[in-house]
Amino acid sequence: MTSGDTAAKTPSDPVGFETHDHAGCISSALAAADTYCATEGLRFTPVRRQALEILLQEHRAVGAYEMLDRLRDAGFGSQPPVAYRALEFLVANGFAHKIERLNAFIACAHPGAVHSPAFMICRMCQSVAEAQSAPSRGALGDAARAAGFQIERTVVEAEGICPSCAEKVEA
Amino acid sequence: MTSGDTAAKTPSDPVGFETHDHAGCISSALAAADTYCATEGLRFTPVRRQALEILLQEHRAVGAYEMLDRLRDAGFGSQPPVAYRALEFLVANGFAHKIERLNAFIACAHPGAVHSPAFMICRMCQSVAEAQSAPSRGALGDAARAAGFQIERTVVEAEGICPSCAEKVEA
DNA sequence: TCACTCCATGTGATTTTATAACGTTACGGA
DNA sequence: TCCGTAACGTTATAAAATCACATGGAGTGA
Repeated sequence: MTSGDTAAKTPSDPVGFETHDHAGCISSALAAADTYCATEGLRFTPVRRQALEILLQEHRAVGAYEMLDRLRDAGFGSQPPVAYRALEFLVANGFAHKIERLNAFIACAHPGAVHSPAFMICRMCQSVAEAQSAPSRGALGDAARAAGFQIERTVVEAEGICPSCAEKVEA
Repeated sequence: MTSGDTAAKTPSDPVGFETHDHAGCISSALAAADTYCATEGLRFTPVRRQALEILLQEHRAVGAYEMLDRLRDAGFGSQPPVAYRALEFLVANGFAHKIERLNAFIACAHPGAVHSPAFMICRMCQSVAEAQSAPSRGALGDAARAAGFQIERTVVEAEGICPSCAEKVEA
């Protein structure tokens, strides 16, 4: 039902720090999530689907309470657990990530693939790009092995200036 | 005044994931902070000093409100900004770090040295060890260069099981 | 078909974390 | 010594997250 809005958006928005066919990525990501949930026996309920669609549309980090507003507008419940539960499902199943530094959530850029995400957060425009990290390699992996620490999950977030904001600063 | 308490503690506590002379590290870290602040013209006021001493004594991640309790007990103000301001000072000047994943703060293990910290957080006992990261190297650095993103600061936190908890699990 | 169970949802209430705003104090330079 | 600024203390409020409990609907097995 909200896919009408999506089609109305410009086809190319800033994403990561580049541009792409946004409407297309939304619908394909939703379809992939449908398929994956069906395969895994997960219940991709209306709230969960709507929450993912919102994250995909925004294509930026969205706070839980902003998500709650959007869900309420879409006719769902209006109390915090509604948003937190939907987001928890999306994160647990790899459709979204939490950006700890921002206390906010973003759609996964590589759903399906098992990965350790890393993020680049622009402190001027708040845009967020997702990259891959390799926790077991590098200094952290060395330290963990040396200490006998078993890594299960990593949070890797870089804060700085994105290319387009860097241009503005120089201008 | 609280240094008496410090001396009363056992000299070897778990730290990082090892043991060391804890009372000694507290006093030397405080002395180093004194010196550094004097050199840099920073005001190492009583609340700030007390806050750092608390972090050093605990040698674990301490939440802002727990810090506030401790500061109040020590005779300082009792409202949240008291703790947040002291912690902000410590973080801004490299005496402490914020663990984003825990919304908590920990004394820096390598004060003075310019560094990009990385943390290993045990999800069973909550202990935290500090290591070094090298943001410009590795997958994240590559991605940043490729995207034209200028990294200013990084959050690197690994969650998992520390060696001593791993033993308990197997037992 | 019916009853049962499990999981998801909706809601009210509360807890935890963090910041805004403002007056007062006190340190340090001119 | 005076002045400007930074630090402090307090009240109040905002933002983020969780708890607890009742309701409801999708499957399962009898």
